[in-house]
Amino acid sequence: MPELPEVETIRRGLRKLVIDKVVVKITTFEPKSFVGDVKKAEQRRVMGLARRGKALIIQLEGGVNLLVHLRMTGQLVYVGTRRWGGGHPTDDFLNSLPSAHTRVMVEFDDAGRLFFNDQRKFGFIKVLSDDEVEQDSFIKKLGTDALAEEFGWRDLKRQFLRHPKSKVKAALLDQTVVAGVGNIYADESLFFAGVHPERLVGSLNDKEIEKIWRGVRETMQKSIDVGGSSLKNYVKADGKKGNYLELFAQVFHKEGLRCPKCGAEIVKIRSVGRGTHICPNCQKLGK
DNA sequence: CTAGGATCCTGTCAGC
DNA sequence: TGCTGACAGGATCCTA
Repeated sequence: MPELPEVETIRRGLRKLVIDKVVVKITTFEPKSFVGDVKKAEQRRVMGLARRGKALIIQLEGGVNLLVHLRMTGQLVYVGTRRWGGGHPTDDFLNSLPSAHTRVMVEFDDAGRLFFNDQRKFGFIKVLSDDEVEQDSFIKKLGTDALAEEFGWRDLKRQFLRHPKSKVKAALLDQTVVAGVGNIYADESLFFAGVHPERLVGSLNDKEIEKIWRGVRETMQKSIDVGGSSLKNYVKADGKKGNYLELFAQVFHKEGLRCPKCGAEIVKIRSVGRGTHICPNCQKLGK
């Protein structure tokens, strides 16, 4: 689930809670979810929080990092003087922790605790030196960050040129093309641009590429502005469960509802092996 | 080199 | 109620 905006929301939220705190102990509940020696990270102060695409990097003193990837179902929940969480929205935002899904627990010197919960065990935390982060096979291959200042529509065009026979949705999901786009923002960006996800990249004109690029930027920024998928959006003021997609999504999980642009019915199709949401009137294949 | 499909794992939901 | 199969907001590995 968590894509760039969710990870960025976590980075901003967590920053206020753990910077300058010392990691005193790391407990792992699932070996698959933690790579490296916990002792390398213990007794080190948190210096900063960075992000590369969908990866979060907790920077510790002495050039040591905790590289966190939430993949499909990962979430981070901080429990201390206050409670805060972000990532895949589940009741573990609210439950007593550790829970059955807690894979790693990080304890700080002020008694705050950070829980990495992950139902499907696809996510992980790795202890890496600064050099090792740069050499990491995933990090090394990442394209320009979708939110980076220097990422312009011509950069997207240049990357697209490498994949002329790909479907445009597949190209957007490719982290080496642009870092941070997942299934939600791919669908939202293509709806924004009025481009069908199965159009071949080579068939797109400059105007369409520019609109897709704008769609990526605007939908992600809007999601960050409203706080993405976080504990704050999980429970509404009246105590009922909230759905953060309501806050910015136009088509994602909106099948059966009306297209906000033309009023046609939004449909869900299967494309590139993923559930894909389009307005069949605004996004035509033959166009 | 690229493109497409299977795969890791568990929880949930629709349909019978 | 209980079972079964499909599928899930990601990335990698394998094949062609």
